[in-house]
Amino acid sequence: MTFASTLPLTARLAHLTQLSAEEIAALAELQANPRKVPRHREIIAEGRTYDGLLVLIEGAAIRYRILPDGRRQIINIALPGDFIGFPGCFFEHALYSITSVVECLVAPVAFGRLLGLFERYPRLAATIFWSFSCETAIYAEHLIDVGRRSAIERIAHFLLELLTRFEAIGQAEAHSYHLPLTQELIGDALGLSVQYVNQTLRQLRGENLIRLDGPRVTILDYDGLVALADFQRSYLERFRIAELRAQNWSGASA
Amino acid sequence: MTFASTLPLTARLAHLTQLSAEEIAALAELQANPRKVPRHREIIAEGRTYDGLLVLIEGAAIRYRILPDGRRQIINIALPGDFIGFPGCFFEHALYSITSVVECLVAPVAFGRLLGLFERYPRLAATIFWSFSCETAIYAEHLIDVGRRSAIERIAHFLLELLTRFEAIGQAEAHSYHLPLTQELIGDALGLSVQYVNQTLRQLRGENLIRLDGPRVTILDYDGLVALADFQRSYLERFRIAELRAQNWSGASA
DNA sequence: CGAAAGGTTGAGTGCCATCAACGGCGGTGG
DNA sequence: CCACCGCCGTTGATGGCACTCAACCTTTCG
Repeated sequence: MTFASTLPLTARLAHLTQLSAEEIAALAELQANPRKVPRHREIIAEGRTYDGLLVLIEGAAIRYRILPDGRRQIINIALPGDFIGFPGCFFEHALYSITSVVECLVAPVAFGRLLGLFERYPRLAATIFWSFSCETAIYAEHLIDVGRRSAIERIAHFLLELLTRFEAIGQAEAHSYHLPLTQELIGDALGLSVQYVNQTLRQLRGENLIRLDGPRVTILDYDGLVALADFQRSYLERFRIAELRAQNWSGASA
Repeated sequence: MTFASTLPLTARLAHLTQLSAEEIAALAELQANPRKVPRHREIIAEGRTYDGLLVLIEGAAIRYRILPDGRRQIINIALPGDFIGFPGCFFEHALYSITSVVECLVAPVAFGRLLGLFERYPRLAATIFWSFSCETAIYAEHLIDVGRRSAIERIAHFLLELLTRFEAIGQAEAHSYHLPLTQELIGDALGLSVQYVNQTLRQLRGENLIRLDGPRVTILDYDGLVALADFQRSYLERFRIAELRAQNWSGASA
């Protein structure tokens, strides 16, 4: 299939800490049996019993909830290298749906195999644990977006978050990346209407902060956007700290 | 100190699954050395290295972020029986503050002891794992609140969530509980202004859905409030499912 | 070639924030 | 013991940010 080193999960974890060749191979083997999911398809079928989770290898997926009157809130957006279905994978069927936004490649990972991996490679376990911590920070920022930021701040922050996440998996170049989301999806993620998303994107474009070429987003004025959004670069700084602590954690667990 | 059976963490986990006397004792011993925290005090001091987390035994605490211009968003509210500082306890110092709302009782738990507990009582590990899953659902609902619900729906949902959480630790009677939050805190949690929180609470009162006697909240029309807020009772239904699965999970990890 | 999906634009409106007060109450120090 | 003060709740007037409604255009795809 794909080469071990280009797997997004591997790239993301390698961002957190140095990985040995053996660990990289183990991660690749974990994702050895991917399957395709067409776009706009429920990835986690409801009612099924879940004996594991999924790793998203290619594409994008959303977890969301639709209210009785049709309003939709997107809880989070899964990008390549993200786990899908953790930690609420057991009983969320009825509550939240997980759907592919575009055609996806996903690899099922049984709990048993994951735990086996953790036993053999405790440092990997620690690193994955930290990657969940980073994800929690993304949730928190998302909440601040929707709760206390204006529309333009929200969108600015959102675009910067995506840039950072694409950088972490090596899918961004020069402050530019391919955005797999429609404006309607952006609106449903940020609690805004489609029309206002459009107007606000135009405003960001008009102030020469960003450029949009179809689905391609380019951050023209990174510092300006960071200031506007009050964006904390610590997404990245965190990575360094994680590296320092990795041995402590695995030491404690041994 | 307090009796093992009245510890809120124990009560909450006992809600999830049947606990043996031995497990209850182990949980009590884990929280054996609590310390007091005065109100309005940072619970997790910044810059310290974190070798563990805390269990909140009494009181209430908030995790929040203040934006440069003073706007505040509360990320979550910790009630008795909740863990504080998970999972982002390592590097969040600069980003989010955790502060006591009232005088609190907290018990520090070193990672080493926690992992030791998990080794001896794998069923406890599974249960605590599930309790984190429930917490994730609370975050998701919180996001839906601020993203897509109107002010009155938000507050209705918020009051129902708190009722459910207080019930889970045995600190609610007959749809009534002691709310340790000011209206300003409610506003900062839900992304609303103090004045509008006040007005909306008045509206809920006017429609005979709730009653407020000082800090005491009473849900007068539970079904009406549930319908208004589109509240999913599955917070509780989840607990049952968790029970069914507990043995599978611990089986897989053994 | 028609239809559906996505993007764009403008007019009107309403929810909720902001500004500005006032009242009650507990604490606290003179 | 009382006056003062700060915290919290309450209430009303005004205004703006973002939603709703209603189009139209472009591109894609069957």
